[in-house]
Amino acid sequence: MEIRELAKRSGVPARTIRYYEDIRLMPPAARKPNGYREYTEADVDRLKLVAGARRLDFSLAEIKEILDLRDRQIAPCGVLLEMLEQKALEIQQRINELEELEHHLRRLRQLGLTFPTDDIEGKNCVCHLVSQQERNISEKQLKLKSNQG
Amino acid sequence: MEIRELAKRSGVPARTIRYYEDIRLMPPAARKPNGYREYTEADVDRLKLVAGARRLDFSLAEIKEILDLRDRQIAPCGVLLEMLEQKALEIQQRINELEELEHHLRRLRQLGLTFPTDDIEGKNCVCHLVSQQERNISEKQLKLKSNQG
DNA sequence: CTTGACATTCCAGTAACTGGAACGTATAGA
DNA sequence: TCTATACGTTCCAGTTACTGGAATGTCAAG
Repeated sequence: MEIRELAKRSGVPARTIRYYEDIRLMPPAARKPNGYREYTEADVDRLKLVAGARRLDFSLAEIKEILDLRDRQIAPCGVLLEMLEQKALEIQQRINELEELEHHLRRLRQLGLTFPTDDIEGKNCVCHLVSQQERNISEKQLKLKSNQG
Repeated sequence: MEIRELAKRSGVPARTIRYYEDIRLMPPAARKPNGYREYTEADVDRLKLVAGARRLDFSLAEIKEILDLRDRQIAPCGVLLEMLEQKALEIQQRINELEELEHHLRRLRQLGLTFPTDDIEGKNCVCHLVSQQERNISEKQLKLKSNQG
């Protein structure tokens, strides 16, 4: 099949499939005489696994790990199970961080509402509140960033 | 003061301060005779606002909006209050998505545990579960991505 | 006079694509 | 036969918010 059909069957844009080939997540596709890429059922299987894992927020690096096992004829199921657990924990952690952030945002807004809104860099406006935030929250933000795909 | 002191007082690495200058978030710094950057209290104020807003997960583009108002002598407090609310809503939305994702991960793992872990691409392993995930979750993932700084 | 800690600039890389240009190919209709 | 269109190909560049590293200059102390 050509790239468009693979795209349709996997839900991955043709564009992205080529990109996956560039970064060796997908093997170099066979070519038809006209130069078009040609795919097999095995490619569909592989790409569906990639797409499924992406939906679960796995990075391409993590997915590559799984595929590398498979490519060496080692069943990746055990590793994948561990990764599912690990990822669930990470997500949970991230949720906690975001909840704190949300509370922080709402607290700041509530407080800010009690100030005038025309104070250009006096100490009496919400801008000043934002400027004066403690740095302890920023460490969490650092972790937060590292969790953002 | 030199860049190191500004860094210390704002909590922003010197490296990043230069980057902020590159992208015009900070104005071009005055220079000492030796070519070193020289900063004032106004720079401290400005950078603290930037750092505070970053901790609240505002993008540099959003922060630029605020600063542009300030630079035109318009008090940005009103706009900032709206942004705080908007951002809180976004974070809430994102939390919901992540919660669904977490449930999904745990469900898949539970189910996967009931399968053998040595099935290399049969239909009887967790890999297959991952591959077969429905696409309805992926639309949420798309939104999710757009929310990731 | 050297060592160390600063400062400067510029280039490149990160993650996972996406946009766009410039061009070749296949097919259907006028 | 021409042409429109919908595919396919490649390559370069941009996104976000930095960070790493190299090459080089400056300053104060021992």
